[in-house]
Amino acid sequence: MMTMNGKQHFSMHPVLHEPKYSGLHASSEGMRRVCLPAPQLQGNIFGCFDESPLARAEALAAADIVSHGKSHPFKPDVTYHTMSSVPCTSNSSTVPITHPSTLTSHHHHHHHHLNQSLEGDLLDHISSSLSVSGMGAPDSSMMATQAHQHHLQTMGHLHQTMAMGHPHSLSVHNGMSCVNDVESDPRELEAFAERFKQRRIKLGVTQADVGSALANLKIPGVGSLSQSTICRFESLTLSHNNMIALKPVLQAWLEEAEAAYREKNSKPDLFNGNERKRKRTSIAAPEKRSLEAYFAIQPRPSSEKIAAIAEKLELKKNVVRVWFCNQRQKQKRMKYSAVH
DNA sequence: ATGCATGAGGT
DNA sequence: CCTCATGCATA
Repeated sequence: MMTMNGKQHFSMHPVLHEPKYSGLHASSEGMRRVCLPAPQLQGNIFGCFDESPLARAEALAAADIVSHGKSHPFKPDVTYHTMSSVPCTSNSSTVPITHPSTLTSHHHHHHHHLNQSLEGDLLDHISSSLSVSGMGAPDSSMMATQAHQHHLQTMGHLHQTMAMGHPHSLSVHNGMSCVNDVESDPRELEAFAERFKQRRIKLGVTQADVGSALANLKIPGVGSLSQSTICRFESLTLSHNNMIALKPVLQAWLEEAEAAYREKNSKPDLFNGNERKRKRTSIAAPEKRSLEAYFAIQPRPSSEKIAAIAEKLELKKNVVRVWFCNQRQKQKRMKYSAVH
């Protein structure tokens, strides 16, 4: 029996892929479910009298970085930062992105945040080259390879051209017959989210309601969304791209809702039999602190390290891997990190 | 409101 | 294996 039970909503990825789900994709995941029935002791990896796990990790880390004197491993934020390029002179032929695949050229955020050389493992002992930038010049470019994400697979239509500080500028709009929405700078986005929430409440609609109601809008490629997503939108805890992609949709809903106003949607619940419940793993505080400490040092541990960390913390490797993924994602999410 | 998870699409 | 968008289960 398939391990995945949840009926995947009826897709709604506004994407370019049609709903061609065969019904099941062999997800050989298999392992997930609970764990740690009783997180009590178990050998301290370091066998010492307890030191806070955080301290342990730091100690380990320290062992590796001391030589650089670089300093504190804590710097958990990589401000997202949109825009930065694009000199005021908005040139005409911009906005070429017509297809969903290659846009998002705004990822120029330079994160000069630190030495990745100190990655020296806390578990093995690889030689960490110390190429540190010495003083801390905030702009020693370094390698920073792989920092190119581009694509936004799922949301096709969200060109986001930063509108800089003022909306009054430019708007040259050279002959593009296409409609290019997007004039959302973090500022306006924030405002919209706020307004949205208030008006939603005024309408007496819950986040979950909004989510399912979206499907009724019949906007091509847009299906329902969960309460979680609506919540995250309102609290700006989504990625910038995601926020921009969702804004038009939610805005459309809001307008409809206020116009039609008192309309009970018609699908409180879907038809579904009974399916297994997914169990959420819960990582205990001590372990979580350790993970955070590791993360501060090396946000992208190799598979081997993940395995080692997992073993030490007595967690499943996959749990640890996912934890890191989620951590990275959080780091990038919008919220007041970008420039305003 | 959030933590952990899944899956599609890319490398 | 990663990133991203999302969601179920929970605190």
